[in-house]
Amino acid sequence: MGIVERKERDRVEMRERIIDVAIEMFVKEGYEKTSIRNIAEKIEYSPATIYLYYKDKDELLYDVQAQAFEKLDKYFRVHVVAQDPLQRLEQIMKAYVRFGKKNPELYDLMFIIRAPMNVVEDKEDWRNCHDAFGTLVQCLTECIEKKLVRFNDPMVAAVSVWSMGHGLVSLDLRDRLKVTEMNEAEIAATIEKSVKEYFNLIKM
Amino acid sequence: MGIVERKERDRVEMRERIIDVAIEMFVKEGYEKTSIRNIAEKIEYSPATIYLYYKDKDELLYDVQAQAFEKLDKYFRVHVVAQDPLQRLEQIMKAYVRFGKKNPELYDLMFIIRAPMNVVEDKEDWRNCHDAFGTLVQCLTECIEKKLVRFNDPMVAAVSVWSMGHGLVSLDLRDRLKVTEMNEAEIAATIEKSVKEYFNLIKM
DNA sequence: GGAGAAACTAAACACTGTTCAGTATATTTG
DNA sequence: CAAATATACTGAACAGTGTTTAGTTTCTCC
Repeated sequence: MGIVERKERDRVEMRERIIDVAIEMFVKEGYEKTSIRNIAEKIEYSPATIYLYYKDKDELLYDVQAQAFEKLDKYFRVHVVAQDPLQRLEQIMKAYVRFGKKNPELYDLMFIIRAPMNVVEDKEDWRNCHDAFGTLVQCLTECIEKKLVRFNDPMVAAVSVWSMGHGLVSLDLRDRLKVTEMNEAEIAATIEKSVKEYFNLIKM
Repeated sequence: MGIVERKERDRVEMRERIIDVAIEMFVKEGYEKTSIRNIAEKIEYSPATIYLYYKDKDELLYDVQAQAFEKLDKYFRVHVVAQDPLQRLEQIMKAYVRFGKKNPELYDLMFIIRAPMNVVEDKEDWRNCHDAFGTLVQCLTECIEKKLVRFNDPMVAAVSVWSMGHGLVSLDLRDRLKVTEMNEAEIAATIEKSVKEYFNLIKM
């Protein structure tokens, strides 16, 4: 008798329905502006029902984050293909910045929003982020071994590269680069130039 | 008769009392967790009274931001003193990162929180930020003129330097560097190293 | 002292995340 | 098949949020 199995399937299905609507609304309106009530309305259930499948809004965020990291991962798999580690590093940086520009609300969830500490740290959800960072460290380790970059320590190098990318994306996303009195197009151009310049700086 | 003058003084005084409590609570608890009701309670007035002096919570944030930028400015005036533009640049970067580490909640208000677009952009409040960025551009212009750095365009240089600093501070503040599996002390050390390494990269 | 202006507030509105008691449905047991 | 139990779901409430409005109190001026 597959009743318990079917119930388990139903449960997973319901969680999927909830998370699909959640990601849709988070992307469209942002995390803060999306309420449990709005999500409940869209899936045509009472708000209380959401709490039978997700402990709280933070847990929802965690699951959405996981999917967002998967999306970034896919984006990397498409755009980071070079054999040469130096070329690969350049592709990583460019892909990262473009992902942020293309998916501002997802980027927000992943890297800007206060990490929901209700859910135990070290959860599966952060596996993706951990993997992505690991890939960066590995790429830079190779670059350092082959003396292709002006770095000694892969960890310092990885944190530096990530910080440069994140700094550019997040200052832009939060409209802080507007103080430069550049228009949108100029800002976008300056960001691209900054990535290229940084790359020129770090390569031997 | 100085009645209207006294009333004006009272008004300014009240605004100060409000903003003083606001900044205190924003720093202690953060912007989101500080409610108008909490502020009202602390100054022993009704919540509605706040709205006679400030249009909304965003306007409060704007005034607090202004004070935060002044604080950063003071921090710069103490720690950025070198004559040599290259040395000055290094002092700017180090001061910026340390300010962020020392004043996480203020840094949050200034550079991470979504800019309150209710209040007209280009307000006085952003003057400070604009000035700080201008100083950075000027410093880098000097460095480029004297061929002390490996940059051509002061604007690209300024955005790059700022992005590196902001990237390091904001990834740390939002606990994203924890995926590196470093402990707090190691993270702090890596950030300092990253600043130094970046400085080594950009100088001729 | 009384009219008018200014300062202040209680209460309400429309939201939010979350919990809980109670109802409806589905499954298992006698 | 009917009764008992387990599961799924929801209405209503709790405690909070930013903000508005109508009404009261206090102050200023003639």
